[in-house]
Amino acid sequence: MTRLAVIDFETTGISPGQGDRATEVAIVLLEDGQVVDRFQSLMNAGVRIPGFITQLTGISNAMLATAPSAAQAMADASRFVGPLPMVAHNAAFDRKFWQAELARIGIPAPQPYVCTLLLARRLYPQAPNHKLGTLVDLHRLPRTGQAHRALADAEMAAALLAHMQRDLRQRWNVAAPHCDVLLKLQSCTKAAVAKLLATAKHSIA
DNA sequence: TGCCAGGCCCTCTTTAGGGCCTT
Repeated sequence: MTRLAVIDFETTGISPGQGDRATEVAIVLLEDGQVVDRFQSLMNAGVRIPGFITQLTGISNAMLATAPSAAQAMADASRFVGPLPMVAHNAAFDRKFWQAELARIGIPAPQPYVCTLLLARRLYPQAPNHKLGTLVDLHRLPRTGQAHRALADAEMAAALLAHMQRDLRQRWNVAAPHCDVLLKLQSCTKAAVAKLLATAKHSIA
């Protein structure tokens, strides 16, 4: 079994170090390329949402007024993920909110993070850009729900990851593109990955 | 007072700067 937890946060901004907080979290469990479970929750961290964020995400202060507390939502999310490796598009962003929100309630966040942005830059250098929506459209993957809502974006990231795993098997003959292989690919330089995929189709492990 | 992310990656590079990507 190779289970991964694909996560996406909606937040009040881009930096938890500057006081930004999560407003919604969604997690999709992916097993061998198939979605097997989902978790989604708005969360009330007791902060106001800037107007431009409401315009971007559709999440309003009124919606959060009746939402679970951030502490409750993050505790539930942590239980849902357990020790599974995690995946996100631009993982540095979601990882810092995952760690910051869990640190507030004293829960460790040791999970490794696979980054679909780093992988896409290595596997699809010809893409016009590497935004999540662009990559989903480029590979004709389904858009489910409203963009910039956590569950829709997590589902798209999961679909993108499953597509990349299929491509690694079919185009580059990587027999088992699981977590360890993905982490190795994203930690190599782009040039090293291109050489690896071109010359050593069976040796990535 | 004014400003405030940060890691990755490319290039007119490496004694640096700027675009990308996430909200």
